[in-house]
Amino acid sequence: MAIPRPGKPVRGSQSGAPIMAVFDLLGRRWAMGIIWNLSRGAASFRALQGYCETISPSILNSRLKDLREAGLIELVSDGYQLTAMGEKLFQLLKPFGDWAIHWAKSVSDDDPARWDNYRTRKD
Amino acid sequence: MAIPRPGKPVRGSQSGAPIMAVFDLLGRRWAMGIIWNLSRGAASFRALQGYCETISPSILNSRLKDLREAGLIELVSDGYQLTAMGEKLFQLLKPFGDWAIHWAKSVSDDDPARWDNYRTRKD
DNA sequence: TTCGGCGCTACACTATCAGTAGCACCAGTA
DNA sequence: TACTGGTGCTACTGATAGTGTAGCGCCGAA
Repeated sequence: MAIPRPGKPVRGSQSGAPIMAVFDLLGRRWAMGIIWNLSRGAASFRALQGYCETISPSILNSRLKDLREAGLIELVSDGYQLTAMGEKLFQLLKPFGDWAIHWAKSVSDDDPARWDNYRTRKD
Repeated sequence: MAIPRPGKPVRGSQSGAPIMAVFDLLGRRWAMGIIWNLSRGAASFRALQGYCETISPSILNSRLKDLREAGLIELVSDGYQLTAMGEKLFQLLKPFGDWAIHWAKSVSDDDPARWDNYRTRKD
């Protein structure tokens, strides 16, 4: 348990605090975006690729594996969907939607060019 | 605005949706952990290094820069602290603490070894 | 039996992060 | 005046994670 497994890259919470483990899991690229998109209901691999626009299939696959192993999503007949635990997580994620809008406005009011840091292509 | 700046790696939300921009920002390693730790009050650079245990100073510095540019933290006399916007974000992050405990329990009840994915050293 | 869409993999390239050393700066102190 | 120890931060190397693209094997429809 305390020993890094050979052949597996060491990437995990090291403090042992669950919250840090969660931040590590959700801090992987696209992880929160996938959960967000699955909240509309089950989605196929290709559909998720469409929602996440620029995600590469290899990373999508690896992220889906992470989230499945974490018990947040599951494979069903019509693709992937949130588990009960994943659904609860989404409920926590939901308020970020409104906050994001206020935040985006505050950033672009303050210095429109800085918004480039977060959207660098399209629009 | 739509053009990737030369010399700067392209990493940003590409859909233009604020929520995806937020997920991109918070999806960078240690970003949420830093905000979480700053919720106890202002902290110095070295203190944050201590809280985040294994973070390297170069990444800490770069993450602090990201968060400062995003208006979530600010530099004050006794180190870094959350801005009003950052404090609001923390309020959204807070419930994750309880959820994380339930989640950690469900993962380790189900298959204790799998918990290794999230904590690979120490404990 | 071809065709197209699907989930997914392989691989080369690039970006991000870890780990470590150490610099410039400042306060205390002797 | 130097000296010492602590601080914020930078510079580098090498490792890991993510991108972009091509394409495999499978399956259902025509």
